[in-house]
Amino acid sequence: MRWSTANCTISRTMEVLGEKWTFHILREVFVGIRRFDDIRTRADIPRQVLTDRLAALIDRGLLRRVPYRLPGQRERYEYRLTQPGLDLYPVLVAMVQWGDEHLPLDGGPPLISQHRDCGEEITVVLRCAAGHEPTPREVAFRPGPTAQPRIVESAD
Amino acid sequence: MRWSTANCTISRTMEVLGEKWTFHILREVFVGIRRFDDIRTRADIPRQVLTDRLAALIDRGLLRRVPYRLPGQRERYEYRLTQPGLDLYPVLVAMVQWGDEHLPLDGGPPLISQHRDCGEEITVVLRCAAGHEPTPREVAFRPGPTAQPRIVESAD
DNA sequence: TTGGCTGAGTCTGTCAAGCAGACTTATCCT
DNA sequence: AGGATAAGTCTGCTTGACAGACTCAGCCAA
Repeated sequence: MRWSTANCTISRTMEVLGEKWTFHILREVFVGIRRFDDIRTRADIPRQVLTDRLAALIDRGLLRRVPYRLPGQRERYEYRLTQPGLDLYPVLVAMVQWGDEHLPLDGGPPLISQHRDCGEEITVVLRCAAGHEPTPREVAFRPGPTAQPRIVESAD
Repeated sequence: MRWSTANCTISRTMEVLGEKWTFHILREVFVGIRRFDDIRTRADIPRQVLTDRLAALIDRGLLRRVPYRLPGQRERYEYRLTQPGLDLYPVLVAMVQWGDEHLPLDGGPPLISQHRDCGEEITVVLRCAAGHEPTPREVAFRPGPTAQPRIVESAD
C-alpha cells in the first residue's frame, strides 16, 4: 500500500486518547466517578497528571466541568462526559471485551456492562452495511476519499 | 460506588495497549504493513521505540515474527497479528468510527473498513444479549463477580 | 477570629522514557 | 573488495512521569 498514514484517523484519535491515563480517567467517569479526588484515589493517578489530563479532555470537548455543592461545603466542580465523550462507549466496551477474553481474571470479570432497560450484558459486534456480521478475518481496510499518496523521499 | 478498580479490565488492557505508539503499530499491521522499516517510515516512529514496542507486543502475544526472504536478500522477519491481535479489530474499528465522527477530515475519511465478501462498510454496534441495540446512555456498568470492595485507608 | 478541615489543586526535584542521529551487523549482489 | 539494504544498537539530550510537600478558598466549630 502506497498511502500515507500522516492524516490517518487512528493518529488523530490517538492525539486525543493516546496518553497513558486517559482511558483510566474515562473509565472512572463512565462508571459514575466524577470528582477529582475520587478519580485520583480510585485510579491511583498522580495529581499533576490528573490535572493535566482533565484539562486536556475538557479542551478536547470530551468532558465538561459542572458545579456542585455538598451541604456545608463551598461550590466545587465535577467532570462529566459530553456527547462526544459518551460516544466513546463502544471503544470502552470493545476494550473491556478484549481484555476479559484475553487477559481474564479467575472467577470472571470485575465489571460488566449491561443494558439499563433489560439488564442483559452488552457486547460490541462488527456489522457491515448489508447486515452481515463478519469476523475480523473477513474485514479489510481500503483507502478512503482523503487518503494521500505517500511521499517517498527521493535519493539525492 | 465502593468498588476497587485495582484489577479493572481497563487497567489490565491498558498495560498491554496503553503506550503511545502501540495503536499506530497495530494499525499498520492491520492494513498489511508488516516490516520494520515500512512501519517505521510510514508511522514515523523512532527506531528505538519501534523495537521496544514490537518486542512488547510479541511478548504479550499480539504479534508474532515470521521469516520471509526477498529475492536476492537474506532472510528477515516480519510481524503478523496473532489471533489475540486480530481480536482487537473491534477496538480499532470503534476508534476509527469515533475519530471519523468527532475529528472529521474535510472530504471524508482517509481509511474505510469493509466486509471482504460484499464490500460494504463496517461499523461496530452495541448489542445486549436480548438483542437490543442500546445507545450509550441506555447502558450501565455494574460490578462483576471479581469486583473487589475498595480498601479505604483508615486515618491514624 | 482563630484555627482546623477538606477538595482541588500547584510547586519542586528526581528519574525514566522518548527521541534524533550516528553507528553496527549480516547478507546479498556486482 | 566494495556497495546496498533491512533491521537493528548506541549515545546523549530533552521531555514527561511521578512523589511528596505546599497552597488556596471557603466552610465550620470553639
